Amino acid sequence: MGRPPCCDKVGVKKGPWTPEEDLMLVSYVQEHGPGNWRAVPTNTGLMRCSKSCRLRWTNYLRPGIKRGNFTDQEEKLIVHLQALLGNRWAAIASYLPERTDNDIKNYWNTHLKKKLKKMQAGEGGGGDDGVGPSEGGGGGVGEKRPSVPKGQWERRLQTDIHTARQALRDALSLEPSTPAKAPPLLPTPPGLATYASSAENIARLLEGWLRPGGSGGGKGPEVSGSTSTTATTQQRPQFSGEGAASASASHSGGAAAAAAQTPECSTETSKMAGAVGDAGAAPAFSMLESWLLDDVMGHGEMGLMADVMPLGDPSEFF
DNA sequence: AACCAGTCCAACCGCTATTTA
DNA sequence: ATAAATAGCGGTTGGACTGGT
Repeated sequence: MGRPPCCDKVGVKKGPWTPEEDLMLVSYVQEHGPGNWRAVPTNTGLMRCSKSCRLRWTNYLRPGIKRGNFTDQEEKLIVHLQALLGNRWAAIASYLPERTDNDIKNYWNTHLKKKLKKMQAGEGGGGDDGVGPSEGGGGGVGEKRPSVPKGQWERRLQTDIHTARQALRDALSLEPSTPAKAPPLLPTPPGLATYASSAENIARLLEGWLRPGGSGGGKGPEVSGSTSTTATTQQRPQFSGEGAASASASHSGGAAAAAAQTPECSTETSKMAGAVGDAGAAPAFSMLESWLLDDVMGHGEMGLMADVMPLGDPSEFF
């Protein structure tokens, strides 16, 4: 019955990761791809539980993560998506492939919440700090819906897609008052994103991995035999720019995770994920742009994510 | 220069959904 | 069909860092 235990809790190390540990983890992932986290501690000798390894990888070591300095675009996008989705950080993160849900969550809690609170106070409106729906029970599209089982909200999102689209359009159009100053949608060169680790050796290691055809590169997709969901959601294989058109490639867990929850949209989302992984982190914004542009151009009837990211051929987008 | 308060972020905790034997 | 384990998510916390006094 069941599976073998993941990790016995005795002797499990906690607290900050050391560069050596990072290196071990990165080496392992480089060789085996992300996924099958259960095997990581045993295979690497890390005294960490699998969960901790997974977290460390997804939030910190995974290539393509951009850290710090949220752009105005990102900020606005987060605000709108938060209003739309509530505190579904993973889902929000799926629109910002370079950011982790943890990062976004932190940023929201430390910056945006206050910022919006201030703004609302300034407007004299409000009362409820109700930036986000989940903030104070304020109404709104993204209201926290305790009664809605996980997985259904995506469907709701689909039905509300026009609202979403409007919100995103607003988010992206708020900016350009100063085109000269306005940051590019994604200033960071794809595939060359800042690696999270401070340890140079890890960065070097990753470089090797990122290089197309680099040793161990492209291992990602085959990741162990572990479950489809996990395997695919966690991988970000071959994500260097010119990389590889791995259809199974995916970006951060968020979108794919969401996709996994709703079979009917999973294909589309994973397609999108594939496209994203395909060209590095940058494309997400491009796709959003395309999406919005598309709407403007009069294809506004496409309601669902399928239409949002019709990625039969990702190259169409870039 | 030393202390204090505030801020930020990495990591942990607890829960739920999903998967597997 | 069921129980147990894993993966993933969101909330929270603790320690490091920074700025002000």
